[in-house]
This record gives sequence, structure tokens and C-alpha cells, in this order.
Amino acid sequence: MPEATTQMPRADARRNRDALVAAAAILFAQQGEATTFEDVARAAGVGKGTLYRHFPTRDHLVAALVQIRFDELTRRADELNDSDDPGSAVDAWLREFDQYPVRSRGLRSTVGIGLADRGSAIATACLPMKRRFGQLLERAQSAGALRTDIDVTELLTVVASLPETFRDPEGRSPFLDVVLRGLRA
Amino acid sequence: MPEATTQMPRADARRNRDALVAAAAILFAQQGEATTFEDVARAAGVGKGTLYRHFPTRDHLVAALVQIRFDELTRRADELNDSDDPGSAVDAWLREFDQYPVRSRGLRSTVGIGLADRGSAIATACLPMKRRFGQLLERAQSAGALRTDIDVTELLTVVASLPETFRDPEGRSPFLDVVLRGLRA
DNA sequence: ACCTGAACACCGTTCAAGT
DNA sequence: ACCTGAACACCGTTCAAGT
Repeated sequence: MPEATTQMPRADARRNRDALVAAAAILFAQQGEATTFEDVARAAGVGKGTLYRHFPTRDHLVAALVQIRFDELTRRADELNDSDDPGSAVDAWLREFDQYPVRSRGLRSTVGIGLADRGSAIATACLPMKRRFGQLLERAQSAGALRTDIDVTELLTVVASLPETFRDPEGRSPFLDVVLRGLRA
Repeated sequence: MPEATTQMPRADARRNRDALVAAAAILFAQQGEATTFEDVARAAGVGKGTLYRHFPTRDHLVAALVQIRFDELTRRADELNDSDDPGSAVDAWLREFDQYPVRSRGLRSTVGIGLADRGSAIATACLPMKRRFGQLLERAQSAGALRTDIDVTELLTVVASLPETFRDPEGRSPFLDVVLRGLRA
């Protein structure tokens, strides 16, 4: 009979982690960056220490929150890699990326800062997405559709830094168009 | 003999205010947004209450800090209003604006957020600058050099929101070029 | 191995007492 | 009119004691 692997977390640990992420998602959506660690722990019904055990820093918690959407965006980049118009594919993908944090006020700038911070929890969470979208971007650049003096990290950081004010009812930034036009070769 | 006018602050009040702004400038340059109100009061050699009396909110203090450079930029916009190439004048002015907060880490995003927040201390501090640069912008738009679907506040907010990472040694953002290109009609 | 909550530190904010 | 610093509240962070 094999021993339980060390990879397998205890059932209560798993439950607590899920409750914390769920609570954080709701609170961040409501209050944005004003959300305190204490709020999250209380809403999840666990002690503060438990929150710290699962997420040693605020960035770790935010990373867990955005992970799901980033995974979706990674898959989306893969789909678009089949496109025969990589320039438009980059546009389309960035429009989706621009919209991802609409429901979590303030997270946008946190992600914008974390993206470029090598080794940070957020940067780690973004790695697969950066790799896949990076391929798409390079294809568009090789095809001569986009300027070549901008790399993936810079581009994602700028789009993630677009202000949350001035959004239309669908959450789109009027400025994304300016950036996309400016990117064209 | 005329009475002292109520506009005239007491000498010690004036001295304290100056000391607070000077201390804040140094501390923000060193530590950015991590600077605490307590730090500022201590470095200026005054009590916490005095800081609160002069600057009821953090935004009021930041507004005082950036006021000097904003006044410079306002004058610069006036100079450029004589230009016969308003499109290039807008470019030149935005390049200078992009550089203003380089010495104060973190202030950039504070200003970016405050700019669009009607009635905020920062928005008020920006009013003259917005008016003068707005004239320049409108001239460039009327001349057909720039797209007309972006207004002053949006434009300044976006440039002020450009990430502080990815700056060249002179503090220029590689992304300002992208924005400027995207702005062209 | 994981959870809890008390305990400590730090800082924002207020305000009674001073000059 | 303005200044001071003590006092309070809130929250981030740690950790000894539990299961």
C-alpha cells in the first residue's frame, strides 16, 4: 500500500484555501485594494494565520485570484496562433486581456506592477500566458505587421497599466485603440 | 493703519509648511509611496497635527509637491502655443510631461489617478496646465495632425499612467513613442 | 501538518491642552 | 491662529499553543 504523497494537501487545508480565494474574489470586486487581509480571513471563516500560511504576501493572493483568467487567456492565445493574420490576432488578444480585470477594482495596477517584477508571485502566474502570447506577438512582428522594438513584458505591462477610469459600459478602454495603432509597423 | 489681512499666514505656519514640503520631496524621492505621514512630520521637525492642518489628505501633500513642475509645464505649453507645427508641439510637450515625476517614485500613479478625479487636490493643481496644454492639443486636432476622439484629461491620465519600469537612463518611456504614433490622425 | 487567536508593532487620525 | 503630542483605532505580521 503506497504512502500518501507529500504533494497531497490535507482536506481542511484545501478547503480553507478555496474559501480564502472565493472570499478574496468577492471582496476585491467590491472594495478593490482597500480589502484587508483581516477582511479576507474573516469572510472565509478562518484565522489570520491560516491566510498567511497559504498566501505569504498580498501578491500571492492576487496571483491566485487572476490565475484562472490568465489560464483562459493562455488557451485563447493558442487558438489565435492558428490565425493567418497575426497582426489582427494580437489586436484581438490584447482586447481580451484589457478586459480581464474589470471586475476587480485596483487589481489592474497590481498586476501591471507585478508583471515586470521577475520572481514575483504575479510574474510567475503570468509565465505561461507570456510564453504563448509572446509567440503570437513574434509572429506578427516577423510578418511585418507590428513594430519590433517592444517585447511581451513591456506590452502587457502597458496594457495592464491603462487607467480604469474612462471605460465604456462594456469596460473597454478608449486608449487601447491608440496603443494598437501605435504598435503597427 | 490697516489690520493684517486674514490671507496672510503666520510666519511660523509658513515656515512649517515649507519645511513639510521640502521634507516630503526628499522622502518621496527616496522611498516613494512607502513614505508615511509620520516620517514627513518627523523629518520636518513638526508634530503630526501640524502636517494634518496644512495637508488634510495625502493628495493635498502630493499636489503641493508636484505644483512647481506643473507650473513650469504650464509655461512651456504657452511657449509651444506659438509653434507653427502644433502636432510636433504636442509631442514635445508630452515628452516633457512624461519625465516630470521621474524623481518621485510612485507619485506618477497617484497623479495619474488624481488627474481625472474632479475636485481632488491633484485635479485642482492640474487645472491651469490642463487648460494651456488643452489649447495646444485642440490646435493640433483642428490642424488635422491628431485624432480628435481623445481629450486632454484622458491623454494626460494615460501618459501619467505609463509604467515606471522600462525607462531608459534618461528616464524616457519607450512606450511614449507608441502612444504618440497612435495619436496621429 | 495545519489551525487559531492573542500579542506586538506601526501608522493614520483626532483632539484636548498649550502658546 | 497655530502647534504639540498623547490617545485611540485599525491592520499587518508573528508565534506559542492547540488539534
